[in-house]
Amino acid sequence: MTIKEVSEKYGLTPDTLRYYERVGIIPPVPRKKSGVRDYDEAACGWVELMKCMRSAGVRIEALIEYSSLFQQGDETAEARKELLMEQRRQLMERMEDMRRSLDRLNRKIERYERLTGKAES
Amino acid sequence: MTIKEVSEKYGLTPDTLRYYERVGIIPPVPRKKSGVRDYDEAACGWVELMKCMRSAGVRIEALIEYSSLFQQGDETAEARKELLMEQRRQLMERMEDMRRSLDRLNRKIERYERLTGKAES
DNA sequence: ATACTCCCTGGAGCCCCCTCCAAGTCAAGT
DNA sequence: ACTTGACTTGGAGGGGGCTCCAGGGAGTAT
Repeated sequence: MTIKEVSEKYGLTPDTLRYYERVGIIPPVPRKKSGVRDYDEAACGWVELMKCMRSAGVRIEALIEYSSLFQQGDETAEARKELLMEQRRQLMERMEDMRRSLDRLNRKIERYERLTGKAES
Repeated sequence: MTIKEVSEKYGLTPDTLRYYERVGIIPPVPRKKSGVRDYDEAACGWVELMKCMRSAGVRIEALIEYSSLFQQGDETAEARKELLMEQRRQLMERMEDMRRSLDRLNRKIERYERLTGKAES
């Protein structure tokens, strides 16, 4: 697959895909003779994973480390697991913040609804 | 209350508090004769609200608009409600992304746990 | 009175994460 | 052979959200 096709498939721009590869959150993508990127399934898998993690707010830095550990082979499995657990912890923390905020928004909106109701009655 | 006390109470730096006021997500804070900020309860309420919203990822721009509508008086109530509802929508969307990401993290971590288990047995 | 500490403002700087661009290469179409 | 167009690289630029000065004012302690 070309970079364009992958970009359409996952909703990331070609620039972003090149950026992700450059910083190393996506391992080097296979190339054609000409040097043009030719994404295979593994590469697409990385793209999808990183899109997912980024959309949840996981830092590039953490993803670089994960990817780099992965490329160092099996003996880094434990370290990767630690990293993932730490990210999970942070993710849950952020979700808790959001839950609080959502509660608050809901209460505020409700108040506005009561006001509007009164104004109409 | 001084800016320092407020900053300690809510865990935001004085710089951030001044920044929030400057961009207008917090309405002008009362001042002493000398020009020094003297946060009253209303001002603290705004700080707390904005801290909550920002920690959930609500954009400064949206908060500026909310605060500005608020300062324009009662006739903007409907517009404020719309704005809050839009923010709630976005918040729920982000939470859904995070839920997906969390599922994925959990599955990945589980896999690592099975690996570790095998290695130990 | 002098030092200390906290505050003020305006503006520059910084970090993160892309996003855009210039200059060049390759493959296909006419 | 030449144009077209999608790809390449390295590097600069940009937006969001703070964060950090420099330069100056006020209130308190010695």
